[in-house]
Amino acid sequence: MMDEKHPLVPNDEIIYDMAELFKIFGDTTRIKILCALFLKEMCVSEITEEVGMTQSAVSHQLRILRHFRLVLLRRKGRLSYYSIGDNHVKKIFLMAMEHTQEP
Amino acid sequence: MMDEKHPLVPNDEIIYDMAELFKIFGDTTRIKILCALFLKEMCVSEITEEVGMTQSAVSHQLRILRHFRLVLLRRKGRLSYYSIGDNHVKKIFLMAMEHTQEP
DNA sequence: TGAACGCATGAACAAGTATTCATGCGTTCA
DNA sequence: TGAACGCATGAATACTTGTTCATGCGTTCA
Repeated sequence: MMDEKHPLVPNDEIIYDMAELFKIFGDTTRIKILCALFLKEMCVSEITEEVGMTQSAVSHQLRILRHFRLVLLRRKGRLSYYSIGDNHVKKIFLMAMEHTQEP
Repeated sequence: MMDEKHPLVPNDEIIYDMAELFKIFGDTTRIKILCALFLKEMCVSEITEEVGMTQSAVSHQLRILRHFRLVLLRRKGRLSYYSIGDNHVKKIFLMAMEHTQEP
């Protein structure tokens, strides 16, 4: 009476959430931003300089990262400081690097 | 003399490879396929049944997973058996599930 | 050998998305 | 107070990508 479902595959909501998270990580600009923030909190112009994209592109991506709580925002005067908002990200990135660096 | 580069962010090739890997994980069909294969090797029709997609869609995605060596193919008669081809995937998925299951 | 089966794949279409451009809003400072 | 600055954001565009549909190829078996 349990084999009407598909026990091998997690339920749709979990699958969907996982896919959403990985989609966010599937963009070079967002990866660069997160990597930059791993070391320290930075304002937008610093991030822009670090990742080598336009300020507009960076702001758009920061908005997405913010929405999924992967970065945190702190305002100080006319500056916006961003920092890493999640502890799992670094671990997941390190594991992905392990994979991609293999022969 | 080292500050002409951007030491916070890994080089472009690493970033690109990471993004490619995450893009692959950023699709519900591919996640379902990989989750199904975590338990055991399966042929295409079994996978198709398990993930609830058309055979064509599954085959297309298996081609991508194969190309990135995330699954392995073994032919036996007119059946194609697929299995997990990478040890990191399961760990990465578990970590992603940890993240998405948080409040 | 020929038909049924299992699977792969190219083309076409639809949907999602990252960047650029232009602009607006709030803050600072002369 | 008004101009410069830092940042956010909407619209438009170009591009990527997942599914469907149709079909082809190799294997099995009657």
